[in-house]
Amino acid sequence: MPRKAKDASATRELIQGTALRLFVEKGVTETTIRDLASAAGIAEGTLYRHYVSKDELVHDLFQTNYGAFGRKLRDVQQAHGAFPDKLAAMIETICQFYDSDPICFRFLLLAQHQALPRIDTGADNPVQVLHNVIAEAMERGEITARDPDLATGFVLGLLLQPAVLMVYGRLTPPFAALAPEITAACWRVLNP
Amino acid sequence: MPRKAKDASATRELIQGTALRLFVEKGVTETTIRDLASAAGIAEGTLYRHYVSKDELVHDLFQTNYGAFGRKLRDVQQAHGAFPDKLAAMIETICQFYDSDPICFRFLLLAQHQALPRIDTGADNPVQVLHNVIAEAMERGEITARDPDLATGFVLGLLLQPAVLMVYGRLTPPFAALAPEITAACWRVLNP
DNA sequence: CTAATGTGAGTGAGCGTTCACTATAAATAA
DNA sequence: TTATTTATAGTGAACGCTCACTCACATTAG
Repeated sequence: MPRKAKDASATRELIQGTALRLFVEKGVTETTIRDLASAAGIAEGTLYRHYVSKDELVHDLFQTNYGAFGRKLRDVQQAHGAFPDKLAAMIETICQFYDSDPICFRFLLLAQHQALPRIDTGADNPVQVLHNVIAEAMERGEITARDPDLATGFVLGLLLQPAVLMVYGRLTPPFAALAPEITAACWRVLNP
Repeated sequence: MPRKAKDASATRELIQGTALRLFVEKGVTETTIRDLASAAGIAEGTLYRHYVSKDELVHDLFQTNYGAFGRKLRDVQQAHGAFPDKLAAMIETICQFYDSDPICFRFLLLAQHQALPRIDTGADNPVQVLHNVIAEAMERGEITARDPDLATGFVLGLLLQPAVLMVYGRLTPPFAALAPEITAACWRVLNP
């Protein structure tokens, strides 16, 4: 069984990193295979040794990173017992994710709309994780009972809209500096 | 001065309505001129009697509706004195806009990201109107003083994220039914 | 008649993708 | 060790197709 020649996984990572950057900079549709290949310093055909199509590249990039983030969020949530701790830890994690890898964060933010129909709504979906934590807290009476979807929307909005403002330079990094204020805002909204 | 032959303005409105619908259904880039012409029941060339390019059509559609909505929001805001009244009226207006013309609302929601670099940041920008009202309320001491951009982000998130959930069918229309709850949430976040 | 409006086959640029070929490194043979 | 085979990875010109856009002509209103 032969192993590998000319480090294929390194090339794959190069493609992934370059694609993520260009997709965020110019948009997915607006980024051509030629753009991508020349920015990565590879031939167009090389890309097709690693992905069957541009579509598959986009989908893989989304699925992989969205899933990994969802799993991280699930772990963080499970490491805490009471809802206020869960919420604070999740918000902290999300803010730190933005700071540590803003390109990946922005890609997930913009790709979720076009990719949403193809997303499996499994347990690795970050939005689902947040939804479950909120719904559970309602059942326990830790927060005001209301439509869990609306409550999730509130928390999501309180988090994502400031993130968008940060992307457009209206707020100054690091995003984690806002975590306490965002957490406080969520807490006020969720309680009577 | 000749007036018009074969009602040009009617054709223009037909193009605008059809474009708005298709852009929301399939996305701007994914909607071709052929799609648009055939859906509107006109020839491709006809479109170019009214718009110099697809890009100009998109930009005109955005600018016109974004500006009109901004002006409406400004008027609503000016019709009230105290901040709580202004806020409630603006939220009510936004929710009713969604209910009365969801396609237009959704177009502005999705087009704002790709169109943002070209938007003039004048007084007709709805986000700017909201920002000004919040900043003014802070100066008057009607709400907690903090970064006005962050506060605007909070209110925007509390409004827009539920709108997105409604688009994806996670919340049930009418959106205006949620206005009181959204207003209450904003009020909790903005106050100490 | 004249000018505005509508038409749709035609155009060329640019797109994602392919494929015959080369380059490299591991596996095997000598 | 050295030579040979084999499989994987990389290449870029070429391909078929779709796109936004054009233009010579037809239709209609004033």
